[in-house]
Amino acid sequence: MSSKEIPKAYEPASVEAKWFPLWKERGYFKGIVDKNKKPYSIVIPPPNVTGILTLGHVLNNTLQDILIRWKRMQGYSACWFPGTDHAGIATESRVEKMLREKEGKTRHDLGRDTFIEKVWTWKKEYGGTIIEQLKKLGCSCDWERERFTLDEGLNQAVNKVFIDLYNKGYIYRGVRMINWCPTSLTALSDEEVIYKEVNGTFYHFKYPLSDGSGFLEIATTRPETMLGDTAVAVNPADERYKHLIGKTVDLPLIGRKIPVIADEIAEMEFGTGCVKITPAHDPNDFLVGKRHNLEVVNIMNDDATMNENAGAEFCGMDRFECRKKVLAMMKDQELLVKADSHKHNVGFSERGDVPIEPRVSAQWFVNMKELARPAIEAVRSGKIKFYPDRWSKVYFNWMENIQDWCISRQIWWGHRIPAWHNQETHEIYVGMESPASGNWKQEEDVLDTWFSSWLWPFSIMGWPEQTPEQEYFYPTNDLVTGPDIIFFWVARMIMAGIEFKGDIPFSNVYFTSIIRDSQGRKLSKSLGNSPDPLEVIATYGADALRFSIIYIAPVGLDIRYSNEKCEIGRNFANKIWNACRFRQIHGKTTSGFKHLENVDLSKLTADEKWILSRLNSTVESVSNHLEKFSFHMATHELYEFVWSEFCDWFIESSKGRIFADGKDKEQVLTVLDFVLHKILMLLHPFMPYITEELSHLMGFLEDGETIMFAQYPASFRKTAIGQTIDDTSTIAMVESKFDIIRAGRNMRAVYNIPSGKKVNFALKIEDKTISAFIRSQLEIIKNMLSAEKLDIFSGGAFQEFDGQTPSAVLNCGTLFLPLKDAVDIASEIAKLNKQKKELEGWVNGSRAKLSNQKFLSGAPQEVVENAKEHLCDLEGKLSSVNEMLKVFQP
RNA sequence: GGGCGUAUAGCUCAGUUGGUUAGAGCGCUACGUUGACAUCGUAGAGGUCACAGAUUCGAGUUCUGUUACGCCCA
Repeated sequence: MSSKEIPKAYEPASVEAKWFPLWKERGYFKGIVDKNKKPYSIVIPPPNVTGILTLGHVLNNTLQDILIRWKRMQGYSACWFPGTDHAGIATESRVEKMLREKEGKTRHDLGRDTFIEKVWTWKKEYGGTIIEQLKKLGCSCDWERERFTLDEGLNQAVNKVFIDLYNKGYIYRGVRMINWCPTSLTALSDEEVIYKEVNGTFYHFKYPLSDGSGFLEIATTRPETMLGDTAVAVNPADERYKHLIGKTVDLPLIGRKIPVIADEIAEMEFGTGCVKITPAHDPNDFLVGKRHNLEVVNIMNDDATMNENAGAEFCGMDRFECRKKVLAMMKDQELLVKADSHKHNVGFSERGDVPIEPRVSAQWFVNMKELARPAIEAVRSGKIKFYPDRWSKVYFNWMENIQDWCISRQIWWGHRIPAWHNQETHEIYVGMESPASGNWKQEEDVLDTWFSSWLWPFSIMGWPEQTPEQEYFYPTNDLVTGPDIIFFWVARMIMAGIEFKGDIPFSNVYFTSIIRDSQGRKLSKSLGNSPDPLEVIATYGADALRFSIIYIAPVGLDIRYSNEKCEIGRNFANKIWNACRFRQIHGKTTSGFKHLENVDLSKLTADEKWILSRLNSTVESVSNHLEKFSFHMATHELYEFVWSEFCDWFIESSKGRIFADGKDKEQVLTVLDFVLHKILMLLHPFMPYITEELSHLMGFLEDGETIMFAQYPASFRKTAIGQTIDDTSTIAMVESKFDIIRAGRNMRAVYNIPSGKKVNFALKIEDKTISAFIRSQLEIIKNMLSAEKLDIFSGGAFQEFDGQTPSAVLNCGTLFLPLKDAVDIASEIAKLNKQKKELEGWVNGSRAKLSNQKFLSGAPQEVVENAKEHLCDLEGKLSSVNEMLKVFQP
């Protein structure tokens, strides 16, 4: 085994640049159909092809990579399926914008085919960005399987699904109220509408009754829509207006006579109790219009300018300009009663970020009710589990009230709907090809991007063709995604999987946290608070970013991120680096370190037993956390174990034996190698680069080997080592030793003793076993305390130190630091008195508890025993404190 | 309006089915470059667990209510 010299600080850039291409070239990422192994698979939530890497992607994909690398090391045939999403509206508007700016043209100037070609060209040039960025992060996807939601195979899947659902009667074309984006000029689904609270105005208008008997007062937040009013509604139970039902009012500015109708939609307590009804421009009014057979007057064009139905003086105006003019005119005619400020929610277009215009139009819909039924059951029965579980409530709530899905979009970049309109008979035919005879023209609309994404878990494996991948890898195991797309994507994938594959698409869904800045604001381009992950990687390293972001991700809560937090990961990487460096300085890799076979286990020292026991606990606990998707907890366990237990305590306490040559040294180095090797493997899924690099530098792996396929550490409780370290009393005594060292260091600090200066300590221990053990550890303790001498005694012999001396009372005994003339008697007494008072408080509390019959009978035996032991400890400590007080105050 | 969530140290968060003296990281203070690491070490200060009730031998933890903040849906 060869090991090379290790530089003083970890330099991530060159290490990352070296390993990723090697891993890829050697085919380590490949997901192989291997019947001798168990399959494990994940599909990536396809990022938008227009996108660049954000911290959200970093978190999401790091988690997936952890799972994939972990399972791969556990011996599964693991496959992570990557790809991108064609993001219909976003991509189309991106390319249109470029066209407008560079050539001053619109897509209509180019025509459909030429425009689509342009988009493909654009996609080829820029579409690979995010994929390359994911590689920088170290993602071990099977990159040869990369797919795109608009490629040929996906198109077949989409067409098949559309045609099947149409034939089943689930897909239909209907004229309904939909959400229209006046900027993108397309329909949107309900999910693509974002409600925002805005400060609007509630305008009260007077509508004159046709018979001249007075006015009705209505209130509205959208005055311009009055031009399309076709009724005024009052509540049928409202005594104030009962007599007006059936009469008409003259619609101001237009002059149309419109009826006063009775409908529950009018709330008696809200506003004046009268509601204007505009069936063409409000979803609720549309329903009222249907109930009462009202005329539907559409007063707007596609782009939300007014049309001729709005009247000649408004025709061509923008909707908001029109609003101003309507108000002015109503005011002139003394029909504006008042204008109250009013907070209300307005739906905005997700892409265009302009208010949605509700609009009646002919679109394609999917009736989701039947599809939802088994998908609800899959989660309710526990076949699919959500982490955190509370998201299942959100899921049920949406699924149980599911609405029809508007899937048609009036854009060009997307899967064109496989439907054909007969130009003469206006019949509709749905199929791959138009019927042979007749004048048929293909539907112009394309499908919602999510209509291809919902098939992702199996279309990515070649469906509708039968493929070995599907046999082997479907259903996938876990899905990692953000809760913001639980409806858009997760719910729909579950429905699609069950409907088209006859099986759920995945068993577990882990919902990630949302990343915010350090002030808790959402990351956004406009705020400029959105760090570029590639810059972060350049500064801190990919491993540091990966580790840090998971380390700071609270369970089920938003993450507060700032670049400085990556110092956690960077420093941790450097710590591991230097632990290895330290180990390497002291000699070649030991032989047989992998299974400790060169160590006579009966000769293991107490410290070695202790660190092996801590290691085993860490191994078990990391596994448990990963099984439950508690990534955050897993990183904390590892951090604590490596930094504090391994480096601060084990390495430090081993230094004496390492500096001294001989058999002892060989043994401790073997244990060090064993633990380090396990640490690197445990950390590999989290920090892939540094762990691979160090495994080779340390000689734990041969040149042709990789840590990617090393066996992930499993509990060794049941092995020979496990039995050797199953020695709780020794391990407890090691902890006592560390307590003594901590207390001694504290006294040194309190008395301002320079760290280099050797001093004498004395230790009083009554328990013979502990006393013997501490005697055996003298050298280590002296080393770690920088002590010249440590006397150990029992009984009342402490008078030997001229009586008065600083002390620390511990569970196992009392530590003294005899200082001639340096003791401030008053402060020492004060300290002891403070301690005495505290101890007395606890002792009293503890005694009260133990003399409470209800506690003794009510609490479990174990708790009572613990309480008794605890009281015993407290009393022991209290009497030590009292004894010492007597010395100071005879 | 309906639903979900959160409130613990200056900041960001842990805290298992109720059971010793409520923890960590960062920040802060003091000391320290002893032969892995200043991207470091040692030690220390810092908390009425949002508020009010209830259950219990025992509540940060369970229940009810209140307040504040956040998110989702309508």
